[in-house]
Amino acid sequence: METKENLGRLVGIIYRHTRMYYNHELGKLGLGSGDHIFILKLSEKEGITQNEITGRLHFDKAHTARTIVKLMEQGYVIKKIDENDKRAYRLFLTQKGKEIIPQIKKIMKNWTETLMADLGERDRDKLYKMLLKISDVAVTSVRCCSEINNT
Amino acid sequence: METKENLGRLVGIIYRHTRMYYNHELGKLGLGSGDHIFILKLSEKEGITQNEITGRLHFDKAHTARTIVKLMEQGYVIKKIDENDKRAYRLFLTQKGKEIIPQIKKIMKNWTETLMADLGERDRDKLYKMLLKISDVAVTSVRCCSEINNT
DNA sequence: AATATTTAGTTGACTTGTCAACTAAATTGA
DNA sequence: TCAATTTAGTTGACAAGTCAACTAAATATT
Repeated sequence: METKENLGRLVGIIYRHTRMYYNHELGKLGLGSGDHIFILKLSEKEGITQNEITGRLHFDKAHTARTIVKLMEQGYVIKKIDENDKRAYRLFLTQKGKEIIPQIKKIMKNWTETLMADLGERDRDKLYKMLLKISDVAVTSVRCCSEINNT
Repeated sequence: METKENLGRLVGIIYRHTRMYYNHELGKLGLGSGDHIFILKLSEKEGITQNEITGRLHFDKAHTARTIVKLMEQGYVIKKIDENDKRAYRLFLTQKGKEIIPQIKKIMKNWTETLMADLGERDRDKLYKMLLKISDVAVTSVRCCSEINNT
């Protein structure tokens, strides 16, 4: 019945509570609820540009700019001008940045484990795949004009 | 591999793009991306209090307060003091509020259909049930002290 | 080479949402 | 019955995030 109307509502609830959790846990490291993703992405690909990280994480570039400033002020990240393209910055983790990765991973794992505690291995996998597909659709649907089908 | 670490990231992407979509579509009605849920809940249960709607939608009460003010200013909602408990307000949809429900439902359905276009009936159901379970865990985990298991 | 367009990043204004501190009414308990 | 506690709602301050307008460098066009 309601089944079809409510995906957004459930996603909203999960999102907001996830944010609360991360705020609480990452706050101990001086980080906000959205910052860990940047650090993690940076650890996967050192020297990535702001533009590229923006694209990969599907944020707005303004948000990336501000987050990076914050992470620099806190000593987690440094920026180097790309000598081949002087508009761009290459981003790197500092030592301090590298050191908190295990803690970040632990926090993330903890939360994911909590959320999926009731689900079997097979279901988790299924869920992940479905969400991946859906997030993909979400991104492309919004990007491509947001004229989605005015039935 | 990454599978286990990333639920929050995917939910974030879906959430944010859902918000963009709703902003775009509901904007035409003068509503913001989170307002429709309140109107919908009000239509399900006229005379609900702010407190109750806060609990059911899993928002912070401050957010509810401000959203209701906004919806009143726009003429979608009215408040009446509960004569039996003069701290509380009973909330009602105005005629104008009732009239936009079909449009709201259409927008919601449209988005959900878009997101789940690739999924079969069985998968949709499965997904919905899993998200319901997870949102439940999220709510209770955060509420209950946010001490979740410091392994 | 000079101009026009595109791209990377920044900044200001705004929305959504939470938290903490508050007011006033209601309920509990002595 | 009067004080203490709880409950419903409001308000201020802040974090996360988007959008639109901007700057400056790079690329494409003439």
